[in-house]
Amino acid sequence: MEICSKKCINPAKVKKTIKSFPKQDTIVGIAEIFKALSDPSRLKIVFTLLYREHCVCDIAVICSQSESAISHQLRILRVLKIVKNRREGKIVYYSLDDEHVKSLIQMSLDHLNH
Amino acid sequence: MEICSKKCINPAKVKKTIKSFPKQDTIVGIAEIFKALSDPSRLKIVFTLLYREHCVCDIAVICSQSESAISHQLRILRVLKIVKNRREGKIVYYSLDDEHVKSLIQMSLDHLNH
DNA sequence: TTAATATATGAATAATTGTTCAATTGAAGA
DNA sequence: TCTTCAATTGAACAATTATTCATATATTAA
Repeated sequence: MEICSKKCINPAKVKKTIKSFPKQDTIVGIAEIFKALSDPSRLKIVFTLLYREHCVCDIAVICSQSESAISHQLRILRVLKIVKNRREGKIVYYSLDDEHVKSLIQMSLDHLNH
Repeated sequence: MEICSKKCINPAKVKKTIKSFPKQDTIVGIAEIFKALSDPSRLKIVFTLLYREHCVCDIAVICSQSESAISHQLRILRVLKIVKNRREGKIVYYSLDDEHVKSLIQMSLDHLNH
């Protein structure tokens, strides 16, 4: 990241900010996490798993969506390590992958109550 | 939210989870905050404002985007109270609206480093 | 092996969203 | 008042994304 040729009103401040900038990969990575949580139906799944694990079938019931739709969404959450799963016979149980997600939700609730 | 007519494998657990469920408005509200932070170009703006305020023009330079694009994105962030602005003559300075956003970013960084 | 059940996946459609371009607003100086 | 500059806005296009439907796995029981 370097200062481009466009006009710039306060070069000193701009330089300072650019210096503290994270890598593009980091920004994209964080954006992906937020994107995963940005869809109401996916966020509903996360809320569903906030306190206990559930099987796909029950998640579908709780979220009033088809099992197929839920399964698609769970895959996205799984790839981003937001949820994990374990198989018990025919049934697959999903749960949150770590405590960070809970904290993120809590933080955003705080923000929402301005 | 009530248990629908579909099959349900563990009714007791499902009932418990549904009981602790937030209002739909809350879920949608939180999803909106995450959505605002889910776009790399918008997240870049937030990183730009993480430690100090900047004018629109300089944000455009730092983020290598047109002022128009930045302005559109800033409006979204402003509506969600993620950033605020103040005018000084012709120049408008933007900054983060509160500390929650910083915490959210920090949390997501933690999550990213699995 | 066959049937039944719980999930997962692929392809297609419908809806949402970011960026661009052109035009407009608001403030300061000549 | 006219011009200039910083920022905003609206409309349109291009790209992304969620859901649906049909089909495919994987596991268990008969």
